Amino acid sequence: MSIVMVQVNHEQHEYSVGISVGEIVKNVFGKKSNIVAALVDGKERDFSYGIENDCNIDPIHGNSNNGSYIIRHSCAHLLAQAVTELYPDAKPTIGPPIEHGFYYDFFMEPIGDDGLKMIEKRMNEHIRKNHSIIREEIENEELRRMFSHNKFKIQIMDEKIGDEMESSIYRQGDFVDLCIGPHVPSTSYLRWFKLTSTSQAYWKGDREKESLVRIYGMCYSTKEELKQRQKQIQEAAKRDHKKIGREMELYMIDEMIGRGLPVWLPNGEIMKSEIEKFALETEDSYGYVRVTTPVLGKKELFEASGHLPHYADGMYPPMEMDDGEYYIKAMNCPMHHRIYTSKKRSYRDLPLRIAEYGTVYRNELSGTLAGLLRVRMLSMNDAHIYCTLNQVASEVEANILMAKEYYDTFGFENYHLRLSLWDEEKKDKYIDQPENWKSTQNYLREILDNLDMEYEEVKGEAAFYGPKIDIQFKTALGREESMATIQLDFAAKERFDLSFMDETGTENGEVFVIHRAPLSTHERFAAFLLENTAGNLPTWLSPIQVQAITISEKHKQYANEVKTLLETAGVRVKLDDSDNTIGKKIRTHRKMRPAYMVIIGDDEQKARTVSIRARDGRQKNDVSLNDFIADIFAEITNRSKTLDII
RNA sequence: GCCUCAGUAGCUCAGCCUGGUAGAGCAUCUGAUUUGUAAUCAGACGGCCGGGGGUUCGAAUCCCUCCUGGGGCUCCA
Repeated sequence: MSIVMVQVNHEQHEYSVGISVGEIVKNVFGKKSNIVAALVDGKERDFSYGIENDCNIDPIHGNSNNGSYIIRHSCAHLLAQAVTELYPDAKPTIGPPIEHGFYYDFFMEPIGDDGLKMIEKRMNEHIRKNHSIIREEIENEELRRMFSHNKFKIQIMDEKIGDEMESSIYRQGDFVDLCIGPHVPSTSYLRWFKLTSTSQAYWKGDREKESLVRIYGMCYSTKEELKQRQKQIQEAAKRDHKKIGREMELYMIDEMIGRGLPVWLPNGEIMKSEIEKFALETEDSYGYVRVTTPVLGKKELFEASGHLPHYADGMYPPMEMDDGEYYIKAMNCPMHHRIYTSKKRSYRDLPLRIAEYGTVYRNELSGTLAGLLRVRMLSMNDAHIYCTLNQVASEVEANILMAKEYYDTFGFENYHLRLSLWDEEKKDKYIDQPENWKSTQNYLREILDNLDMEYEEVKGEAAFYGPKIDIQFKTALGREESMATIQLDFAAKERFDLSFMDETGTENGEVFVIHRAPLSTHERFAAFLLENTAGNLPTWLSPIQVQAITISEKHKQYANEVKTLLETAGVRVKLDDSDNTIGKKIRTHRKMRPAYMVIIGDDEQKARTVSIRARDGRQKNDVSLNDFIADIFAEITNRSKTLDII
């Protein structure tokens, strides 16, 4: 009998030829190892894979990245098994693993919640039966015969396999799916799953093609991971900016005003203008100038900018006026370009940094609107930098630095850089100048490399006029969102005839434009800030910085004096001198999340002090009024991240 | 826009399955109370049960439709 030498965990083992990966894993790691598959000489293999030669085996654990994807992929198959049994006409299409779970798209009639429950029940039955998941290699013709009733699978074969090659299927019970694998050995590995939702998707993501039913689920290798994820979802719900926004009276969305059109209420306006003030100061120090441009502009403007050919879907339909067609702006850049060309520019003017705090309007599909996260009116901390190619690197660097300064002040840490590239396949989405795309992309890549910062590259995420560097954040639910963007525009110079007089006295047309918005839009930024802080804003951002509370009506006069003194120092303060009990007042005002409550009673009145209660419950009594005012004033002007005057 | 779930008092929700004509707590207002760190007591006010249509003797409840909100429509054997 022949022998193979297999290295597992840096140890050599001898086995007879043909032994399966599963047997080796059981032999080395025991039965309860939470191992779901293995890397055999670097390739992912099922437990059933037979070892014919000497090799290296690395186990894949169910809670590792690869392992959880294998489990989720298998769970998607299990879902398809249940669905095809319960709905015999349903045609499975694709079912990949995703972060936290999986989905599977079926060509079938839509199902509701009851259907989802039924499917989940059926999946659990199959888990209890513990079907083996068996891989089979099938030659092409046979494969096509097996799936002849499912045109989607046939199309997948056409695209991925062709006519020649054979491929693999996976079988569990009576269910068979076309799949390259690998998968877990049997259905009992899939115990910790939960179906979460259904939605509609299009075949190949194309609206013109068949509408499919997408079923989402989550799946983990252990009960603990599943529970933890469910807890995370619960926690995120508590931090929902829509709930916090309502409690703190920050903004509202009114049916009659319109969907996706948030209205900033007095408290929200305070927060928003504090952010603006901060940005204004920061940009001043970085050499920006400020302008205001109109909300409307003529059709010719947006044709020149390329918005109408490339971005018409995102804009509102034109308005017919007596002197032509006008559009509501979706971006500020074309107007800023016209400011640039309004006079002859010298090389001494560059870089010219034009900033604007204004609103732009984008026509998002009604179904995508969500609280402040996706809106139709966006308040932007927008700016455009006009510079030469030589200046691009330092301007981009300065912007990354500026963004870091902002996030530092707000206490955000969970972000990374993304280099967003064009997709040469999608000609209508991007300006068709391949040479410019390639050179500017390389240019940005070089800048990032020189900065020595980690980044990922993603294709198809560029703006229509150029590549960009995005700063990506993770939400409480673990989803990624763009916060900041720094875009390099190589198209504007031609479209708007941008030029300057250079050192040699010749007209130079090589003007690059950097579009940048480090604080996203106010709407998205506020949503993120509220989620991140659970509404517990630092003092300088708190709409109510101090909530004063009297103990009895005897203290009204002194309390009013405290209030006036705080107001004089520029502190936002409210006083509750109603005849409710103090416990009641504290409970009531907590909802508004003031940074501090100050309690005013006999002792305080006598000694001209206050008792301070921070939002987190920490407390300090008998603080002299003057000290308190000085301390909170400092905390506000320093834009302190934490409440630390106690 | 499409799929799905939901909409009852300012807020949070019960009632709906099985049709008989609307409820609670909080908030608000009025009294009483004058309080020392997460709900003092009592009373009052408050609803076209999202809009419209249908079925029925009778609809918050069943059916249709529209509106609004949540989730999804990026992850490709």
